[in-house]
Amino acid sequence: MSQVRLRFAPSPTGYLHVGGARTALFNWLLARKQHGKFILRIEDTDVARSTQQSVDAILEGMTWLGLDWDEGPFYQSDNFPLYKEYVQKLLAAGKAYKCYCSSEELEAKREQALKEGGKPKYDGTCRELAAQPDDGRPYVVRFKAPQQGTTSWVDLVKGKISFENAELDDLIVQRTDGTPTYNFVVVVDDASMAITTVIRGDDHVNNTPRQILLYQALESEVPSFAHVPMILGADKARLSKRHGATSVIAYREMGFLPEAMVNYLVRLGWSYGDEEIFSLEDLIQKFSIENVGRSAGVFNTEKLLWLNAHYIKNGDPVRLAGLVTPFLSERGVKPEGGPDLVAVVKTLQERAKTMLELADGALFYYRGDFAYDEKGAAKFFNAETPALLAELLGKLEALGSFDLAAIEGVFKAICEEKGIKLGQIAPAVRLALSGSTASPGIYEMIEVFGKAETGKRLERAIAAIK
RNA sequence: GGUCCCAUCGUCUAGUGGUUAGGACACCGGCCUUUCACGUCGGUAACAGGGGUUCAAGUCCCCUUGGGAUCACCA
Repeated sequence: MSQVRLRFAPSPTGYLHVGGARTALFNWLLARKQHGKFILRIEDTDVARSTQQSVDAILEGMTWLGLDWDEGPFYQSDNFPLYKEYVQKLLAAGKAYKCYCSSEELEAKREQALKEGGKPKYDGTCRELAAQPDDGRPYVVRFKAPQQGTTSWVDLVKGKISFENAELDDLIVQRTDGTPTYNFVVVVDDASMAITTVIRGDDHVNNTPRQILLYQALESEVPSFAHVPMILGADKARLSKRHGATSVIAYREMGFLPEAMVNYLVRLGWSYGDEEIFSLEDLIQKFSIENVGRSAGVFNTEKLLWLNAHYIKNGDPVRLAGLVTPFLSERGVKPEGGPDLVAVVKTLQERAKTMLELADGALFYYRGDFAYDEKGAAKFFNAETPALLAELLGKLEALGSFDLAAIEGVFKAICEEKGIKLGQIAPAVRLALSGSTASPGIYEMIEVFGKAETGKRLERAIAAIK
C-alpha cells in the first residue's frame, strides 16, 4: 500500500483556532503514525479576506504546538491557472455550464422559495441552455450535478453517510470574476496533491457529497473522509470568542504549555482506555482515527488547567525558567542579580497552574521592598518576634553548609532551646522572607536566597516590627 | 423550514448483549503538613424519554425529545 497523505488546509482569515489546531493535530498524528506525509495548504481563494498576517499567525501556532509539515505551505492563490484549466475541462465535457442568472435574481428566488417553505436551491434555469457564445455577458460556471441517485461514503469517524442527489443543487465552481470557489478548489487540490485521507471538522459533512461528485466528474480517486466533531463552549454552542480565548496563541500568552494544549486537545474527542497523559511521542504510537468520538465536545478550561499544572510540575526547571522570563520582564523583573531563576522555579513548580502564576509567584524573590501582608503581620509579628528572628539569623550565619538539612536543623535547635513550637516562629519567617502567608517552603526559600539575602530580609522585618 | 449528524456523571470519556456502569477534571470530606500547594485516601454524581428485538439492552432497531452543523458568486 502506498503511503498516506494528509493535509491541514486553513483559510488565512484569522488566528489558529483551537478547533483548527485539533484538526491539524489529528492529521499530523495520523501522518506520523503511518509514516505518511503531512501537507500544509493555505486556502486563500477569498483574496479579500485573506492576509499574510493570518498565515503567519497560523504557522506560529502550529510551530508552537510542535506540528511540523512535510510539504508546503502551498497557496491556492498560486494555482488559479490550474483551476481554470479544470473548469474548462468540465465545460468541454458537458459536466458544467455557464449560468447567466444574476446574484440578485438568485437571492430573490431563494427568499421566495424559503418563504413558501421550499428548498432554497438553484432552480436550474441555465442548466439546459445551449452553449453560449462569449458575448461579454457576465456568467458563473456551475457544476452539472446528477439529479438522481444517492451519494454516500463511509466516514472514518461517523460511519456510513448518504445524501440524495436530488437534495443537492448545481454549485458554482467559478465566479463571475473568473476565480474558483471553495468546494471546487478543495477537490482539485486534494486530487492533484494525491491526498488519501481528509480529516476535517464535521461542519464539512454537508459539502462532502458535492465534492465526491466533483471527484467523479474529474475522474479522480475519492479520498477517505474523517469528519471530527466540533468543539463547543460551556453553553454547548459552537466555541467562539464569547466563551473565552479561541486562539491557540492566546493560550500561550496566558501561560499554557504547548504539551498541555496538545494533550488537552487530543483528549477532547479521542481516548485511549483510562489514560489521560500523552506526549506527542505517545500519541504518534497510540492515536487512531477510529477512536475519535462522534459527538461534539465542550471545551473545559478547568481540565486544561489541570493538565498544564501537571506539565509544569513535571517539567524541566531549566526550560521553565526560560519560558517564564518573558512573563517576568512584563512584570518589570529581571532575574539577573537575584536568586538563581532555576532554583526559584523549582520551589514554585507544584504551586503554579500556569506560567503566569509561576511568574507572579516568583516576584517576591526579586523584590525586597514589598509590604507585609496586613493580616499576617498582625497575627505573626509580635513583641517576641524580633528576638527570635535575630536568634535565627545568628545561627544561620554560623552555618557551614547552607543546605536544606542544615537550615532545618537550625529551626529545630531554636525550637528546642526556646521551648517553642515551629508554628511560633515559622509564619513570621515566611512573612519576613516573602511578605505573604502563602509561599514555598521556608527552608527552600532560605536556601534559594542564600545567607546574604536571607539576612537582609530578616533584618528588614526586625526593623519593621520595632 | 429542508438535509445531515449527535445523545453515559456538571465536563471529557471507558463500555462493542450478561459490569456493583469504570477512569479523569471539577466539587465535598479525611490524612499528610511551617503556610499555600503537591500527594494520598474516600465521597456525591450518568446510561434523555417511549416502544420494540432478545432468556438478557447503556450496548441492536424504530419513534419522540433535545442539541449541533449546513443550506452563498465565504472557506
